[in-house]
Amino acid sequence: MARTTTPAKPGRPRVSLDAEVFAATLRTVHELGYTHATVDRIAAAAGVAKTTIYRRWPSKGALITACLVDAFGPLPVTGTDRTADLAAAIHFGAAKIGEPGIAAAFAGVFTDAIGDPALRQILSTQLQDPYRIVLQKVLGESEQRVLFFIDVVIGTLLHRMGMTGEPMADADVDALVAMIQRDFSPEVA
Amino acid sequence: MARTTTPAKPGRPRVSLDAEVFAATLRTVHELGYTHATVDRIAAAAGVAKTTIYRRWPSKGALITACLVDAFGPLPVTGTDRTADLAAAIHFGAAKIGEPGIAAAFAGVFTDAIGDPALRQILSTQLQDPYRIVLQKVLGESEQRVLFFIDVVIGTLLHRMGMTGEPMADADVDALVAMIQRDFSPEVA
DNA sequence: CAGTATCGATACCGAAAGTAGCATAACTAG
DNA sequence: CTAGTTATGCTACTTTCGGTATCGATACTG
Repeated sequence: MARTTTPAKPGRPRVSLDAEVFAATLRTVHELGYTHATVDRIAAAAGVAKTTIYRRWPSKGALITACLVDAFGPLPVTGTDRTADLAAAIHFGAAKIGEPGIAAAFAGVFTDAIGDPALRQILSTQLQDPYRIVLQKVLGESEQRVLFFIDVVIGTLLHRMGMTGEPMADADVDALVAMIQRDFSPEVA
Repeated sequence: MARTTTPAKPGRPRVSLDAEVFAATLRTVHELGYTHATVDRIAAAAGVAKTTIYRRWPSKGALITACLVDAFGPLPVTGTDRTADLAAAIHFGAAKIGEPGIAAAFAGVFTDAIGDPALRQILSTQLQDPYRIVLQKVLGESEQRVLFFIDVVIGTLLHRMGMTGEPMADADVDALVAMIQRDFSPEVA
């Protein structure tokens, strides 16, 4: 009965350090970029030992991915208004990618994933799939169509961030919403 | 008169190694990914010394960018048929990003650029600007609008490649073309 | 108190970006 | 043919970073 709350295992308990470590990760990546945000620096910023980081996450890429999953959080959709949910999902993505460190972390783990199938698997299942599933349900679209939607929204926002170093301006986000609204509306023909 | 062909300077001439080095770069990046494609390996694959690489390009990122500029080449547009040119530009991007090594190289230099303003400058001016200028002329659109177009096309294609490790399927490229054709057509209202 | 598992700290390994130095090859000018 | 100049190949080196091993200290259970 109490199994879920108190397994009562021996040894020193492993307290949650996710909040400190994730905050330190985003702060460090934001200041130094993905390449120069070393695990040493992240650990120091979080006030923990580097070895503690590696006891909890198997690699730098896995740490960053977990950090992204935590930072994005649940999609704010209602399920009642398809048009509003479509816009909400895009604005949600734009806001998150505009937060300090998120885009740099995303692009970095992305690059590592191209040469590392295991990391790509983590990225795809842990970060993309939850949103894909929710969006398929809320938008009533096929898996292929939702994956296309995610490619367009996230890809566009990341490309802008990478090329300019700044988040996409509101006017362009609105243009993105308008374009996708047209494309994902039921055909009138 | 002959200044352009024969400056007749003393010393050992610097023959062009671009072809060999660029080919070796794409081959190596394709096989090992951006991170594991070391300059040592690229130099070995090209049959030159690593120091020769660094005498011609200031950093790994600059080498990759130059390689991308060379690989993409000129945009195949006619300037006479706006709709056809729009589709041609997208298919051109999709084909290039699908070529072995291109996507990995692109994503890698992208990541480095986020934490390196100098590299971002190189990427923006040497790779993006030429296409932006041609597209502004051919499509008759504003700079802002063309930059948005590039963000959507390249961002979408790169995101798909990064998430799946495979180029975007033709059906999805066609969907991308259709969506953008609608968005960039003159309003009927 | 005994047993167990975590933490911090230090040291360490291997790989990779980038640099320095030098002998040598290739070319020009006399 | 010789002297001067520049590029190349090669080796060695420095620095940085991802990741691992080890060990004493700490925090919990029974």
